[in-house]
Parts: sequence; structure tokens; C-alpha cells
Amino acid sequence: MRLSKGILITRINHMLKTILDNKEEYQPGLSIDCVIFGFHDNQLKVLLIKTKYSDKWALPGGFVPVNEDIDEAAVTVLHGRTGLKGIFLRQFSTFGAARRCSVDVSNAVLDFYGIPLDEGKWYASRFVTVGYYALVDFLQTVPQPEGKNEIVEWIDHNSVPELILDHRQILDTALETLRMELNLMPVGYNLLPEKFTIPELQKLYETILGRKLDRRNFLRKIMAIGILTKLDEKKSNVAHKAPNLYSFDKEKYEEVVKNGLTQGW
Amino acid sequence: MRLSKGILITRINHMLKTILDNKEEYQPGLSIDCVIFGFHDNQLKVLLIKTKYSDKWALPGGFVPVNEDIDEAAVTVLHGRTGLKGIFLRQFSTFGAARRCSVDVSNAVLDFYGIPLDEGKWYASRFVTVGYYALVDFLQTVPQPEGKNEIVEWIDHNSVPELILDHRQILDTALETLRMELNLMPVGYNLLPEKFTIPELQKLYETILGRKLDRRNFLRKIMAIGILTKLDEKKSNVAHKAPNLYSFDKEKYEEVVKNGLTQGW
DNA sequence: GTACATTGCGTCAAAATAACACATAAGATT
DNA sequence: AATCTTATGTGTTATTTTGACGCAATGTAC
Repeated sequence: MRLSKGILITRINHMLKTILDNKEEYQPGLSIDCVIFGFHDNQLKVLLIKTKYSDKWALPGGFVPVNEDIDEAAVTVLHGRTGLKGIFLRQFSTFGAARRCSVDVSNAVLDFYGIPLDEGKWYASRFVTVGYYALVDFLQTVPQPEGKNEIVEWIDHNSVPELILDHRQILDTALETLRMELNLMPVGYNLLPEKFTIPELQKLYETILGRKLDRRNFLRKIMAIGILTKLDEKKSNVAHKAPNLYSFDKEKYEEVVKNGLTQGW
Repeated sequence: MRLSKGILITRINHMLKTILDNKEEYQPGLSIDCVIFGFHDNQLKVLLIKTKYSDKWALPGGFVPVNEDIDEAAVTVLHGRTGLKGIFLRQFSTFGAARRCSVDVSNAVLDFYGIPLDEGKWYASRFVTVGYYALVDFLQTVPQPEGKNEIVEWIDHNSVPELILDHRQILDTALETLRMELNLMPVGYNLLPEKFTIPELQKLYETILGRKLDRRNFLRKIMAIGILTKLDEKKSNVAHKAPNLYSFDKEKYEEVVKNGLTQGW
């Protein structure tokens, strides 16, 4: 976590305290929440955080330094929780219901850290949060909790427990957006290992969309995009015909992400 | 404009002063900007504001009362500038570049109103803005300037002059989003009068998309959506074959807006 | 009436999509 | 080692959607 004025965190687990002590360095009432998607064991995973001061889980989030773009702040959150850089990250919506924040929740956190309520007013005020979603490589991700008071974990999207505040809505909106954007851009580059099979890629699409696709039609459509390179290599140790391995043609992939798939009117 | 505590605006054109006097009632560092689209004379129009303290035009915007949802605040901006209610309004992106605000511009405004710079710190700080776009009926809109120091006007999208700050980017992003969303929802309900012809609707689509569409294919596609009711009436005073009039089937229209057009994977 | 402009309604070929059939390969089973 | 099981690789075909275009109909202008 980037701190202003190079101040060190002297009290572990007091990230919040440090921010409060430097609150003039942060944009007031504004936060970032990241929905970080991964893919493993044919399941869509979401990186969630469990803190000791609540029974519920939360999306990884952070605040916005006054001198930083919100996009940069989102990159910081992503990097802080996953150790990853250069990842696909996209702003999808801003959540600003007047009562999306609960003073009770905020005060419980302040209480947990032993911060007097009047010192924590900045934190307990009304917050608007900008939602970002990221697609990351599950295996390259090293979940990084900030100190001992939290657990950072990959959770199956199907078994996400109750989340704090409106984080469930944020998560749902992120997935809805991702589903929509599958029509506008290819997906997979960050979510799969470098070498993968077409069935694996298909499972990824099926998992995101939440429904089955026809194998043969999927192959045709995905190959037509022209972003895949067929490797001269097959997957081994499978109890059936060995599927071919593919990799993304990164150059073409980036181009299509940039220009979008052709659609519509 | 809604004011807290029922305070009256005693000094005309001092909306800003009033807000500064009650700044604790507003979300700090957060604003709303609305891209309000209209359609007239076969041209896409944007509602813009020209203030006396700048050579450039601006998007209508506002601040967010701490007790209001950002969506409500956007409705307030829209209603305040157009007198309209119940209009299609959609959040499309949040703009949070660190240097999107210029202290020079803010100070020029404060200067214009004779507000001392130290009193105007709230206003001159870094702002993040949430962008909304609206589709409104040009003829039902009564542009409403706030006092004598500003002009509110419909400007042809093709001849939008230089805008302040990043408002040009906000406008462009709004139109990009609208173009994309034409694939996901029908458009026209708020932009056209109650009775309209298919060629008029087509011109609207062409104007938004910035390119010609085939008449016959357009008819087929738009009728297939099932939201149009053919009326037993024809447009008069045209120098050629009188086109039939149509209206939207509001019930079906709302349903399709809600459920979306079928597309994609 | 004739000219003109634009609408209404249609056709047809091309492209995209959906549904389905069959041979193949690799480990597992016997 | 022959066979079974399972999932892959590569088709084909019918259906739907899209794009490009032809032509008659209708209202005003002259």
C-alpha cells in the first residue's frame, strides 16, 4: 500500500490508522472495490477478504490518494492483494446509494482497531465506491493479506458467502458486465495459463456465462476471431484422447481487445 | 436545485456560494455530469451550458447531497436543466484522472463570484465526476439557466465547441456507450414525439451511429423487436408519399429495455 | 396528367448460427 | 493385447439472420 510522505506503518494491522493519520492525502468519501476473477478446477473464483471485525466477507478495496487517478488506485488495490501487475482491469460501475454505507459497520471497524470514533469520522462518513473487475491467472496469484487480521482467499463464485454492505450487488454487477462484454472482446488471456486446450477455454466461457455451449460451434467461433495459435503439443495424462494445446497470439489478442469484436447495428 | 435546511438563495447567481456555505451537506470531491441528448431537425443535440467566467462550454453538472443517492443527484441535475422528469438516465462511467480538474479554472470561478480562495477550498479541490447520459424529448425541453450568468442551449453534436476540463471526453464516452447500447436496448421513446414515422426513427439511429442504414433492412429489424404500433394515420404536409405514423408500445418497450435484446454467445 | 421524391413491400444471395454424426486417440479395464 | 470408455478433432446440413437491391405506390409540385 502506497503511503504518503513515506511514513512507515509502525503498528501492524493499522493500515486504517495510518490512512486516518494522513487523511488529507486521500480523496474523501471515495473508495475503490475490485472484483477479482480467477479460474481454476473449471470454476470461476473470486478473491475475497475476511476480516476479524466482521462475520461477513468483503471485496478487496482501497482508497484513492488525492494525487492519483482512480484507475491507478484500482491497480494498487489489485497489486496489493494479488502481487500481480499489467492485468486486465476495467471500471464497470460506481455505487453511490446514500445508505450503502452503514455507520454501524464503520464504527465496529474503528472499535476493533481501538480508534476513537471522533478520530474516525473520515472513515465513518458516507462513501461512494467505484467498482473495477479484473481477470487474473489463478495460479500466478499469491493472495496477500494485510497483516494478521484478515484472510484473503479464492472463493468459488457458486459458494460466495454473505458479503458486507452492497458488495454482493457489486459482485453481481461485475459478472453481468463481464457477460455482456464477452460479446465485445475476447477473454482468457489473463485467466488461463500460457498453454491451454480449447475445451479449457470453452469451460471458462461456460463458467462465466453459466450455461453450456456446443463444442463444435464454440471452436469455429473462437478460431474465427484469429487470436489463437495452435501449438505442436498435446496435453498429457488425460484419460482420453489428448487435446491439442493452444496459446494466445498476444499481439492479435490486444488488437481485438482494443478494437472490439464486430457486432450489432 | 435542492438546498439543505431550506436556506433560500438570497444572492442570485450565487448557487456556488450557497453550496459552499453548506458544504458539509454535500459529498466532497464528487460531482455529477450529465450528457443530455436530444434529437431535432435530424440532428443529434446536446444540452450545454455557457458560463460567463469561461470562454468554453460545459456539460450540466452538479454536486451530490450526502443524503442522496448519486442517481437521485443526477435526476436533480437533469430536472434542473430541462424541467423534465421520468426520463431515461443512465450512469455510464466515472472520470477520476488526478489532474482532470484545474485549480486555475476553479479559482477563476471563485474569483468571478468574488469568493475568497480560502473560502472556496472545497470547490477547488480534486473532483471525481460520475457521468450520466439522458435521452430527452427536444420539444418538451425548456432549457433552464440558473440565473443570468449562464446560458443553457441545445448544440448540434457536430458543432460542439471546445469544452472545459475533460468534458469533451465525457461527451465522447457517453456517445460511445449509447452506440454500444443500441445493440442491447431500443432507443427512441424519449427522443421522439409520441407519433413518429419509421424514417424519422431511422434518422435517429443513423444520427446516433453516425452512418447510413438501409431503409428496408432497418424496417425489418426494428419491427422484429415488436415495440412499435402502426397507427391508422399518416404524416401530412410532406412533398412526397405520406409516411405512416407509429407509436411505441410502452409496455413492450419497457420490457425490452429491461430484458435486453438477444445477442451474443 | 407528368415529374419527382420518398415510402411500402418484397426478393434473393451470402453469411452466421444451431443442431447433429462419426471417426480418432489415449488411458483404463479385462 | 484386445476392448471399453471418454472426450477430442473434423466434418455436414438445415435454419436463421443479415446485406444488397428491385419495383410499385403515393403524395406534392408543375
